[in-house]
Amino acid sequence: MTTRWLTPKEQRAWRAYMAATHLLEDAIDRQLQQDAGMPHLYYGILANLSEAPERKLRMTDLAEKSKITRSRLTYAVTRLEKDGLIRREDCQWDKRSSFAILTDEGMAVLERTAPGHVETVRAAVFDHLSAEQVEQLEEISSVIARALEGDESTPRPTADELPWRRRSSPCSGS
Amino acid sequence: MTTRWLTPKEQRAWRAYMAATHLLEDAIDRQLQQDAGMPHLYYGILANLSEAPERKLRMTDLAEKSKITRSRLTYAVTRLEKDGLIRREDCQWDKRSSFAILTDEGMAVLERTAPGHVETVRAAVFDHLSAEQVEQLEEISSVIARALEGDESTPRPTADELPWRRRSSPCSGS
DNA sequence: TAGGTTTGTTTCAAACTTTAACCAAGCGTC
DNA sequence: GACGCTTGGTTAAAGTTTGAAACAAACCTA
Repeated sequence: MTTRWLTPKEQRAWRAYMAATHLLEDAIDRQLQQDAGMPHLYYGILANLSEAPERKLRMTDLAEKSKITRSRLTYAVTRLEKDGLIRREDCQWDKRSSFAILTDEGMAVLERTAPGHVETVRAAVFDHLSAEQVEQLEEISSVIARALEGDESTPRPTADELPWRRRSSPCSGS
Repeated sequence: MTTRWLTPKEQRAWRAYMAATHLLEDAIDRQLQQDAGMPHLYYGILANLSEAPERKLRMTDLAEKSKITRSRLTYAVTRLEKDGLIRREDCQWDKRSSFAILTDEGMAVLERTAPGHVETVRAAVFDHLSAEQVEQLEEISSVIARALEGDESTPRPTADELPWRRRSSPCSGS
C-alpha cells in the first residue's frame, strides 16, 4: 500500500502540536525544578500518591498510574526516598509487592508547590482557551489516548506493561 | 492572591492531554527505535536537516529548529555522525561555526523510515479526528505555543536559547 | 507437591539529558 | 591593538531513562 502522507492541514496541526507539547513540557519542568527541585514526572508521582487511599500504592499500580515503566519508577522512588518525600513498605499479603507511601514531608512539599504548578499550567494553557476549546482539547486528547491504549499493533516493552491491563491490587486499600 | 485552581472540566482536559501526549511520545519513540534505530528526537534532527538548503545547517540553527539545547545537539550529532547519517563541516566565513550535513545514507534512512513514521502518527492521531478536530487541534496548539514562546516570565536556560531570538545565520545557504 | 509459568520488583549497563563550565573566534571600544 | 563582552560550539560530571536480564514469591496443574 502506498503511504498515506499527511495533508497540509494535518501537517500544520502536527507541527503545532509537537511544538506546543515540547515547549509546554519544558516550561513545566523548568518551573518545577526551580520551585520543587524535581522534574514534572517526579511531581506527578507524588501527586498520584497523594490521591491514593492512605497515600499508598503498590509500585506496579503507581507505575501504571504514572504511565511509566516499573524500572523508571524504581529509580525515581529511590531518589524521592532519599529526599524523604516517599518511603517504602513491604506488602504483608503478597511478599513480592512493595508499597510506596507519601510521607508527611512529601505531602508538605506537594501542598507548598501545587499553587505555583497550577499557575504555570494556567498561564500556559487555560488562560488562553475558550470553554469550547477546553472541551475540544479533552475530546481530542481522549480519542488519541484511547487509540493508543487499546492498540497492540505497536509492540510494547512487555505484556504486563499494557495500560488496559486493569487489575485491582491484591492488597491495596486500607 | 489565592490560587486559581483548575475547574473539574479543566482538570479532565489536562489529565487527558497529559495522558495522550505521554502515550503518543512513547509510541512514536518505540516505533522509530524499532524501525530506524533512533529516538524521535534524533529522527526530527535528520528531518530538519533534510528540509534545509543543501541539507546543511549550522549547529545553532539546527538546535533552534529542533528546539533543543546546543549541548544536547552536540551529543546527538556525534552519535549520528558515528552512524554515518550526518557529517560535520567547518564554516569558512565564521571559524567558530560548524555545519551539520545530512549524508546520502542519512537521507536514505529517512526515506526508508518516513512511511512507517507517518503511518504511526496517522494511526494514533489523524485517523481518529474529524476535519474540524484537526483544525481545533492546530488552533489550540498554536495558542499554547505562542503563549510559551512569547513568555519570558519562566526563566530559560540561557538567553540565546530563546525561540524568539530570530537571527539569520551569517553563513548559511549555498 | 514437584515442575513450569506468571507476577512484582529490582539490578545493571548502555544510552541519553542536563548543568555548568570551558575555549576559541568575532565584535566593539577606548 | 588590548580590553572586555558576546557568540558558537564542545566538554565533563552528575543525573535520568531505557531495555534486558535477574530474582524471588505466588500461582498453576498434572
